[in-house]
Amino acid sequence: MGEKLPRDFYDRPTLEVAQGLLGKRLVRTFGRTRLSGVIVETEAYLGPADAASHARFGPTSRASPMFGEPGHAYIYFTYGMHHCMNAVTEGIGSGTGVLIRALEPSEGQEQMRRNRLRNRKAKTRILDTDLCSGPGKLCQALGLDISLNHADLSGNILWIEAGKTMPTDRIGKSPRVGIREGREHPWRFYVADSPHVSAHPKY
DNA sequence: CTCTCGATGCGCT
DNA sequence: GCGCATCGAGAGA
Repeated sequence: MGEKLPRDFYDRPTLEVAQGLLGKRLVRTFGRTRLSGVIVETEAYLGPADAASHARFGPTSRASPMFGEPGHAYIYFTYGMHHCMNAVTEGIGSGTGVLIRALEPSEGQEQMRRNRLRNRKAKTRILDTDLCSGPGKLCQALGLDISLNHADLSGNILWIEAGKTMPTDRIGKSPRVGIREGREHPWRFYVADSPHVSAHPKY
């Protein structure tokens, strides 16, 4: 297994971190087992000046983790039923972070399937490529919820391990998904040939 | 495959 | 009260 990424990794410009996280492994301890997957899709959120970011209103109670120390999780609840996870980047006060949008599952797939099936009507088997192919899906699969908001990514519950550095020519770029403002910025990054990225985008 | 739409809780101008 | 950094069901082609 790879080493946990050091805090220095996160304390860099957010667009670099967002691309640098592609190929790294997100790990969550779930009881005695590890649930993990390789990050294949991310989005950068660049702070108070970014009209699409939760940080646009400043350090409110919801967005405050992004204004804290880099290398922590910012996990929020949205649409009345979904969670999304970010890694906080840059220095204290920056308000920046990287949304983790999709994983290629690598450990604990059966537990992930059970976690995903909980709130699903049709209990048909979920394809490997659909297990973590979206920010809400991966949080459900890994059991990430508001109780892990602000978790230190150098702790023993949730972290990201070193892995590949994705070559630039395999990184696709597009506008971010599901936002109104800021669509002019190509701040979504994904592994171009991965079948595990989220379905939505037709960029 | 495509598109549309409902679910459902809450942060916030 | 509005609008979500979403998902999946259902309908149609």
